[in-house]
Amino acid sequence: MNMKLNSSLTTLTNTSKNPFFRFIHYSISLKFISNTVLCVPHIAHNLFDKIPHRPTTLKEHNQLLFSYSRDKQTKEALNLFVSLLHSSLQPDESTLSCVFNICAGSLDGKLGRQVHCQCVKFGLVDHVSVGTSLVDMYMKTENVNDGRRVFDEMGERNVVSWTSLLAGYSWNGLYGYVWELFCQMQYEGVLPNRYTVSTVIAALVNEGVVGIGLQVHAMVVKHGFEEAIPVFNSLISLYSRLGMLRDARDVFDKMEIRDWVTWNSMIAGYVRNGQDLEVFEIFNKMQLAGVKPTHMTFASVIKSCASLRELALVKLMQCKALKSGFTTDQIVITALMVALSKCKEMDDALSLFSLMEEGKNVVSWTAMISGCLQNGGNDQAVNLFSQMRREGVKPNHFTYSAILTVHYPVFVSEMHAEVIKTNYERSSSVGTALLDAYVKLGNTIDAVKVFEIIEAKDLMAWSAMLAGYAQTGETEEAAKLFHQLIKEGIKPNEFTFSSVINACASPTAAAEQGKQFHAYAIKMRLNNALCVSSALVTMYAKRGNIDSAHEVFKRQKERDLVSWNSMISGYSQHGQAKKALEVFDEMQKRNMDVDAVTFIGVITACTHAGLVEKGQKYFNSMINDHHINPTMKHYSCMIDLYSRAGMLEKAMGIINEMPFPPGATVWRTLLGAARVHRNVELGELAAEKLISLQPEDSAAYVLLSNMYAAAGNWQERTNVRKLMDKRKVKKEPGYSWIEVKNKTYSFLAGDLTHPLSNQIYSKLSELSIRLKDAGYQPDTKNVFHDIEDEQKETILSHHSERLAIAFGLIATPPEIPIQIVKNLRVCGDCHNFTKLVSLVEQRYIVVRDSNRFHHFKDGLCSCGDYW
DNA sequence: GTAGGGTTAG
Repeated sequence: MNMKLNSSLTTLTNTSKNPFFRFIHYSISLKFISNTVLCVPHIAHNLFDKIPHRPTTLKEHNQLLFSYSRDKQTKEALNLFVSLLHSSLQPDESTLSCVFNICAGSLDGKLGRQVHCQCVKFGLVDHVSVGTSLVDMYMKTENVNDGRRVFDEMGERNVVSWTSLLAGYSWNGLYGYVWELFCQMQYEGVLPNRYTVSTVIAALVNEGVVGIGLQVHAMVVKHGFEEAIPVFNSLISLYSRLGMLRDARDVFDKMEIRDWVTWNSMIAGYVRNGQDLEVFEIFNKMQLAGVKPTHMTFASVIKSCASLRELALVKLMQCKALKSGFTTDQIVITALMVALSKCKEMDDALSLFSLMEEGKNVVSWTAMISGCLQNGGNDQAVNLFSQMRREGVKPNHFTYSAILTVHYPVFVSEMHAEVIKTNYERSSSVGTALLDAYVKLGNTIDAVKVFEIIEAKDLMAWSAMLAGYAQTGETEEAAKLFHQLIKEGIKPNEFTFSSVINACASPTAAAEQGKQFHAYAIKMRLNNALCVSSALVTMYAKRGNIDSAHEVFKRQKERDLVSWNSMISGYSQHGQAKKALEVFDEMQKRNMDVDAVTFIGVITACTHAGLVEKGQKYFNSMINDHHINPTMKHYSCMIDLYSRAGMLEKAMGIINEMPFPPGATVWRTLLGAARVHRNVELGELAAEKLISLQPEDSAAYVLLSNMYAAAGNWQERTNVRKLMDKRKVKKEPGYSWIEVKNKTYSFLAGDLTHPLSNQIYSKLSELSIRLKDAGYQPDTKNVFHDIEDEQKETILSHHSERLAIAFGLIATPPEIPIQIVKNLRVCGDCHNFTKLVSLVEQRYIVVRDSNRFHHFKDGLCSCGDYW
């Protein structure tokens, strides 16, 4: 025994009349007893003297042990046991199983193992009840392998032993073993009892297994556990968890006797599945049946009122809960706070929170913080978060995952550090929130690092990472990740598919990729889920395949606002204004709600088609008929609408009338239009504003310099270029991509790196002769260098999109449309060139530039030369 | 009773 302890014990013995009594009861922890008392007989004896009615026979010992165990007086029970070990009495199987039960209850594995070692000499561990208690003890203290070994070595096993083993695996989250062992048990001829069945069902509930749940139900019927209310209660939970509410209700209806757990389970089932009307039905029936609602009943029902966003109902339930005496109940008050926050009644929620009498715990703090976050009060949430910690309440994984939806860069880094310190980094929910924060901050590298650290990645974590890749357009990475999650046995849901399909909408993605995920979604019967079909419409539209987008839209069995918006935006991007507006009309005919996004689609459709008056009409109608406040994006659309039509004064007028200062997009739009319409004065103004807002954005300098060049003002152009050099701003080079046989090829202007370069350039020379015969005149206005026209022509003829088109003509058969993606806007001369190529080569060519789609066919473009 | 991921816009 350790010297230090020995001397402190000696000191205590000398200074106090009842040293061990005080020592044991006031200072030492359970662990301490386990390490010392068992080994020190005289300590135990002295302690034993303090027990009020000293038992003498084994039976009396056992009875006292049992009552200590029942009242969870662990220390007292262990002391009694130690004294028994040092008396002349021999413990029997009841003593030992009771002691192991006590160790299991204390959750102290070290202690349990020590007691086990002490008891081996009594030779009773083979006894079925002792063995069973031992299994339970090892399982509860996370020593799964030891528990299993004891079980395997037991000579005789009964239903209780088997149930302990099953419950042990379930306790340790190893649900997969539970069903297997349950089958093995029956194979060995042991019939389950109601506890076994409850345990198995609880495990299935946790694992979410559908098929097996039905088998268990069949068995319940077969073995007739009719009188076992807990079995039925857990069946109700099982079916609710699996979304099989009708089956849950069947069980509920067939029960002759129901306890309050039954009613609460049924209510919780309806709440979980969003069937709020049924919640109230059961709640009323519960009261009619004379069963008093508990605090959990109120909490569930209030949650239901919250999801209905019915403030009146929330208040009604609040009154009812108060009348039933739950005026200060923490759980009920927390549920009320959440409900009020959901109904946007933040003042009421906050005042309930500040008045919480029973003290605020981590749940109520987190509920209030989330309430602020959902109502846009990020700063308020951050303040509450620090206040919570000042008051000594430690955040849990709920709190961290909630607060991490605040995406202030410095705050996110601070939280990341804190999450590492508190060991929540590996938690799936916290990790997911953190990785999403990095994604939203545009930092994919850290997002990936966080993702890799998450220990047990659940579906949400995978989906968040997929969404991250979708945002950065990393289609290949997204596809790889998707296949990896399948390989790990995770079953994707509709959200997983919407993320990965969204990643396939990136302009550089292989066209086949999106189709493959579409096929996969059909196979998994998830293609009709709203978010999947909307993602498909957008993906096909962005990939240039507007017909497939419409096909998906047409086949949708149900549509929501997003579905309609996706189709309108799709048509609008393709310049098919008429169709976009038809979809909008159809939407209104069906009395669908419209929103701010709908009008962005509608107005841009008008912009691309030059329908200025119509655009203005829709803008007015949005404000006056639909009471939607225009955002910056709407104003940008309107400025685009007017300035593309050359009505720059009108555009300027809108800028002056805007209720908030115009942002960079507004000035960029105006600058582009000023360049096209050669309005140097307005261009200078717009460029100046744009450069002051975004000094690092190359587009502003390039547009301004091109504008000076177009006006022949080479001096000013040189000045702008010099300014760019000084500020180290680089012009984004123009790239074009083309996909041939599932491989993407990219071209720079004047590119010579392609293996077929020679053939590409000779194709271009051949085309240039044929096009000139067809009346093509190079438009050298589009070359912004102070050089001779002949040189300008050469520069034009080697723009990246032309190289890509030439390669497309060489490398693909004539019936295949050529699809090109360009990162900048296509220039006027290349637009003419492409029109004529589509005529002389009889090819369908689709070009997606940074702004919209151009469909070239028979010498014409879908944009009507208006872009 | 509290939490994280997803679909529409430019």
